[in-house]
Amino acid sequence: MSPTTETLTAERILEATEEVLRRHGPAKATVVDVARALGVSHGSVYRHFRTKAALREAVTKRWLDRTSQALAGIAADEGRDPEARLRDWLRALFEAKRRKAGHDPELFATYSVLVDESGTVVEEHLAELTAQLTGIVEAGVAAGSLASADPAATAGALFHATGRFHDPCYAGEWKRPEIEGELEAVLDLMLRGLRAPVR
Amino acid sequence: MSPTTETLTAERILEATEEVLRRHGPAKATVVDVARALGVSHGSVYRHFRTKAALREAVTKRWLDRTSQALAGIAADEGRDPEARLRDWLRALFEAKRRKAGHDPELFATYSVLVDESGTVVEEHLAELTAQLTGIVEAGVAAGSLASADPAATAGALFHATGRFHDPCYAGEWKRPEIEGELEAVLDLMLRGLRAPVR
DNA sequence: CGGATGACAGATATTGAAATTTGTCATTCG
DNA sequence: CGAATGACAAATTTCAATATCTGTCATCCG
Repeated sequence: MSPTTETLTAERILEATEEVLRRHGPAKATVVDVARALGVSHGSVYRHFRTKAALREAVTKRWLDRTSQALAGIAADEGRDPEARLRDWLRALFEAKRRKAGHDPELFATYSVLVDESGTVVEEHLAELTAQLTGIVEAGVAAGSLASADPAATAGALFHATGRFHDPCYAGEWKRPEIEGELEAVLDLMLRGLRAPVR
Repeated sequence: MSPTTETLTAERILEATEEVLRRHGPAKATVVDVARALGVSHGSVYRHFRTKAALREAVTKRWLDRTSQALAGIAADEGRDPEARLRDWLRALFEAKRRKAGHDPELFATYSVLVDESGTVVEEHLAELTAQLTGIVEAGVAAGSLASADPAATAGALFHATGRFHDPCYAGEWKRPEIEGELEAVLDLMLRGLRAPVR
C-alpha cells in the first residue's frame, strides 16, 4: 500500500494538523485544511476528534509533552546534586520555552490561546512540571542539602516566582539580552533561601 | 465665573478624560467624547495634548502615581524593620493592583494596553517601584538584617519573582482564593534567602 | 458492517463601502 | 495677540452582505 492509501489514524491526523498549524497559525488553520492535507473529507477528521478544539488540544498536548519529557531527564538524574539539578531544570525550562517561541511561533501562539482558555491540557502540563520540580526538592530534602517543610508548596512557589521566564505572556521579553541575567538573579535569590542551614 | 466657563487647563482635560475612560473604556473612548464632556471643540484638546496616545498616557500616569505614592509611605517608614516593610510593601502592591483591576476595570484595561505598547509611562512606573524596593533593601543591609551584594539587582529579582502578583497579564488569576497563600509562599521563600546569616 | 463521504444548517469570519475619528490648520473671537 | 473653533484629509472603525467554516447525519462504498 502506498503512503497516500494508508489508513486514517489519529496519529496521522495529528501530524497533518501540526503541519497545518505551523504553516497557517491558529487563527487561520481550519479543519478543512487538515482534511485537504490528508486527502480526505473533513467529516473523516470528525470521526477521530469530536471538535476542532479537541484536535487543537491534542496537537498542543503532544507538543508540550516533548518538553516535559526532555525536562524529566534532568529531574530524574538521581546522581547529581539537587541544587544544581534545580538550577539546570529551571534554566532548561526557560530555554525550551524560548526556543519554541522563537522557532515555532505559530504552534507557540496555539499554546498561548489554550493558556488563556485555561483548558485541561495546559493545566495537566503545569501539574506535570510542578510534579517534576517537587521531585527535585524532595530529593534535596532527603539528601539534606535543601530545606523545605512542604516540597510541593515550595515547588509551586519556585514555579510561580520564575513565571517571567516560562509563561507565554512574557514571550516578548525573552528577546532582550538582559533576560538571562535576570533569571540568574531570581535563581540566586530563591536558591539561597532553599539551601539548608549549615549546622 | 461659573465652573462651565472656567479656563481650559490640562488638569481639567485629564479629569474629564479619566471619567470618559472609566465610562466607555479604552476601546470606545474618543477625543471627541472628551471634548463634548468639557463643552469645547476637540481642537482645543489637541492644544494641550499632541496626540490621543499622549492624553491616554497622561491619564494613566496620574492613576499609577497614586499607587506609587501610597507605597512610598510604606517604603519610607524608617522606623520599622526592613524585612517587615518588604513583606508589607509587596503585599500592598498586590492589593493595590488587585483593587484597581476589580474596581476600575476600564482604567485597568487602559493601563494594560500601555503595558503591551511598552510606553515611557509604564517604564517609569516600574522604575519608580523598583527604586522604592531598592531603598528598603538598602535600609535592611545598612541595619544588618538583610544580605545583598547589590541591592538594586536584588530589588529587580524581587520584583520579577512577584510578577504573578502585580503584572496585569495575570489579573485573571487574582480572583482565585488561593492566590493570597501563593504570594505568601513566594515571599517566604525569597525572604528566607534575603535574611542575613546569623553570625 | 464499519468507515468514509458530502450536502446541509447554524455559527463564524471576511470584505469592502460608509461612517467615524484623528490630527492639522486657516480663520474667528474676545 | 493668544486661545478656541470647525472644515478638512487621512487613518481607522463599524456594519451588513457575503463567503467560509464547523459539526451533523443520511447515504454510500468496499
